[in-house]
Amino acid sequence: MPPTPEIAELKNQFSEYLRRKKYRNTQERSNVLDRIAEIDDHFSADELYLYMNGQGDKVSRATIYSTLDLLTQCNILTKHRFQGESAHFELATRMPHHDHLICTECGRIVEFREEAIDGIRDQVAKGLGFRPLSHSLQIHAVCHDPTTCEHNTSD
Amino acid sequence: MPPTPEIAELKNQFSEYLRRKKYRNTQERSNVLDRIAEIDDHFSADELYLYMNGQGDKVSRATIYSTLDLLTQCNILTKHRFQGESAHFELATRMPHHDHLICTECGRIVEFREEAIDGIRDQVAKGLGFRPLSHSLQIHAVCHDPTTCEHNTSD
DNA sequence: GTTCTTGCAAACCCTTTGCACGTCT
DNA sequence: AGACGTGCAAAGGGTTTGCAAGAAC
Repeated sequence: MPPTPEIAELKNQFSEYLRRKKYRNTQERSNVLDRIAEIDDHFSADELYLYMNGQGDKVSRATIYSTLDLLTQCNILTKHRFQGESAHFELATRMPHHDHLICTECGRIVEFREEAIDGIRDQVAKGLGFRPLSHSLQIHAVCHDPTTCEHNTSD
Repeated sequence: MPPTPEIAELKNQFSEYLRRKKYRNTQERSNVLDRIAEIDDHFSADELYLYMNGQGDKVSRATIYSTLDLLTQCNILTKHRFQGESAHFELATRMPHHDHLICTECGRIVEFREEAIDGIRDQVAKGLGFRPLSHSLQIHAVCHDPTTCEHNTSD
């Protein structure tokens, strides 16, 4: 994977957002975004906390949560909330947007990409007078094939 | 609105599910479904708890949570998780399935119905070897019109 | 210098759990 | 009778908050 050439752009976008909202451009906020750019995956607040403090960055959980919140608000991060799990984040630019199908019997999660959804999202948002940013779709379903679904014991 | 003629059908569906899974058909589980059928709206576990105990039903939070879980598993209820809020439920048959658009600036939530999504859901699920049950789509967007978005102070 | 942010720990909320008692089969 | 479900209160996990110290403006 490329060493994220867009990191500079993301940092601009973030600074710009902070300025616009009259929030301060602190070292901690900058560091958090830097470290996130190094992670090529979903992550939780606590995972980021442990990662940063393992790298020598000293950041508190309070700051992590607060900064993740800002980054989500300005659409640099996307926030996912699966089932009962803690919130997970990823760079909005990280990969083509994907959605999730969850088996209600065994909890298995399958990622998929379906471009048609983007069109519907944009059309719906505009129709309601909004500017679309992103979406999060979860499909709930059960396996057809009992052998691939660990909990399909009955039937 | 009709006095939910489907309640009998839902109760059958629930009993059937309990039998299939070898769970017991208890008075409490039956009561919970009865009271839910009276609510024509989204509700949280605690709202249901307060409602039932206000009506004279004596049900513990533990039972509420456990029964909501069962009802969601057998697809009588749909479970929503908006932003940082507590889980909300509604009868899956309550109304044509609707999804939600959330303004990332002010948090406003708009419900909408878009039939095309159902087709995509079914097609995706089948393509992956699953039997589709339901879906949950959230669109994140910002208001075009500053006057309708309480937090659109800048720009 | 003032205001906002940080860090820490405690508080918080929603949800789950352990255990004794009650209920379904 | 036996196994499972219920109720209570306490524990749990993730997230937020109050306050004092520190950094940005």
